[in-house]
Amino acid sequence: MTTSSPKSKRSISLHQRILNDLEENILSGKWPPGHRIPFEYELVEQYRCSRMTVNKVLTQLANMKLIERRRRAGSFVTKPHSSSAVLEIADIKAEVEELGLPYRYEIKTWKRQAAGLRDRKLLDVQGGSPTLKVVVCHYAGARPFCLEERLINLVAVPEAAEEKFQDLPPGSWLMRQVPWNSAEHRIRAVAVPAATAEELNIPSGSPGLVVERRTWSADHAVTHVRLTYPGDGHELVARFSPSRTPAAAPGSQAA
Amino acid sequence: MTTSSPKSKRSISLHQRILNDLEENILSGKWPPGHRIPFEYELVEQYRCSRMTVNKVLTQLANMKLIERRRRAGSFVTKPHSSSAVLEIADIKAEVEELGLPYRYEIKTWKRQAAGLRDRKLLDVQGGSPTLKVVVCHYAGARPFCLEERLINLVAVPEAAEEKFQDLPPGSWLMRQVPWNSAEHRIRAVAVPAATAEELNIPSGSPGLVVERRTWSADHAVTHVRLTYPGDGHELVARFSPSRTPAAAPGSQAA
DNA sequence: CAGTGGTCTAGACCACGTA
DNA sequence: ACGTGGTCTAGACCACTGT
Repeated sequence: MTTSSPKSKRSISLHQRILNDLEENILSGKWPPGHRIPFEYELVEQYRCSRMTVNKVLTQLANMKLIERRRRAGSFVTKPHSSSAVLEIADIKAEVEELGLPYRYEIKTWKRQAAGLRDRKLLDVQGGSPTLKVVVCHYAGARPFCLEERLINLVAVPEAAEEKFQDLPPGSWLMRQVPWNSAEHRIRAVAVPAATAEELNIPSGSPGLVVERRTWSADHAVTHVRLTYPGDGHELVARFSPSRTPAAAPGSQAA
Repeated sequence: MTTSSPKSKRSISLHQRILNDLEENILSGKWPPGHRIPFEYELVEQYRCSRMTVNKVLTQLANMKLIERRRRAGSFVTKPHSSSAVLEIADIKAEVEELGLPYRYEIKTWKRQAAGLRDRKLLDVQGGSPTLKVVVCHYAGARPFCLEERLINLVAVPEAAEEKFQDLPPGSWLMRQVPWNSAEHRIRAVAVPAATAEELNIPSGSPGLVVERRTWSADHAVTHVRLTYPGDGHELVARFSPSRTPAAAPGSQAA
């Protein structure tokens, strides 16, 4: 066996090793943006493997947008990525329970109505379309945690017409019911209006964090929801790390 | 020629075709969460290709977390993903100019100082470490758009010690200088404190959107920044769409 | 223990873009 | 026009796991 142990580094695939090596060179800055990384055939020599193997790795790096591949020219480290971050949209119940507080919600309003002018903009439906409007207050212990004002498109989700959301809040219920595939979030700070402030039991006009979310399934709008969190009490957290795309790594215990 | 055109569907690779097919089955709900998708060998038959080809596709789908693969059992459609969204962290200048307003910034404070107690928490550095504190006000036309309070770790970025940020605001300058690879954002609503309110030319105590960002390169903190946007005037937008992971598509002209 | 996925090979042809 | 990446093949062995 001339090959002392080219492939079995034990428990880590050749894939992963090459990927890690290249990733490190890029992220450490050793290979700055614009740098041409070795050609496939060079890596094949270096790692003593077949071209398919390095190709797979380079393809994956290109998918991660860490490199850019150009025929005849080679593969190049891309410029620092357009900043973006992954924002985790937690389930409200989970969010509350993570604080160690008991979770509870209360349906404040439940009303079927034809889509009005305002609804049309929110839901992107024809006027007069049947909708369901629900207002829910979520509590963390005794204190209001978040007020949810939701509009559901009954054309897209006819099953919701009779649903009273007694066992599951509308958000969770919808998530089970409809495999939504697209969403848009808008986040801003507002002075909480009087009506909302009363539900949340905070002074009118105090700052609130508003998250508005529109959700589509296939190509029709499913629901629009406005979540109002009282002032400083709530934080959204988003993380960004181009390095770790832990997706592929099965055995990695994610440093 | 029984096979009318096995590989060249013209301009679209077999990869892509299989990927698209499977993706559609999953996202349309035809294959609901938990459904077992065809075995590799079945797809090999169906598409008349080698196993490597379908394996590549399935591996990619697994990386996208659309399916979960289990030996001996098969591959299964995953449950609707823990909701998350991609938050675009725009460059402030770009953000302002997108509003059609002229952009301008002003350095309000520029101060080198040893890291104090508070700084240690923000930057994750030793006490007494040299830091640079900068306060910048960004304007959209005549109106203040955003107040930036930034702390830079001069150990990580010694070049910043003499930088006066006359040509480039600190954020943009740092992005060019340091290939940061990890960041954490915290977003919340606050009642803007008096000092900040004065700079922003808004009433003290009015609502503001605060984005705090900590940035790391390799394993040391680079900078901490707190961006305060006056009340209702600003929105963060985040989008989520599991379907399109345009990464792989070579011909895509990247919207 | 049988069958699935995980990985890898050593070739091959083609398309494209840069030199 | 040449050399790079893009794609694909027809095998192979192994590890894991569910029946």
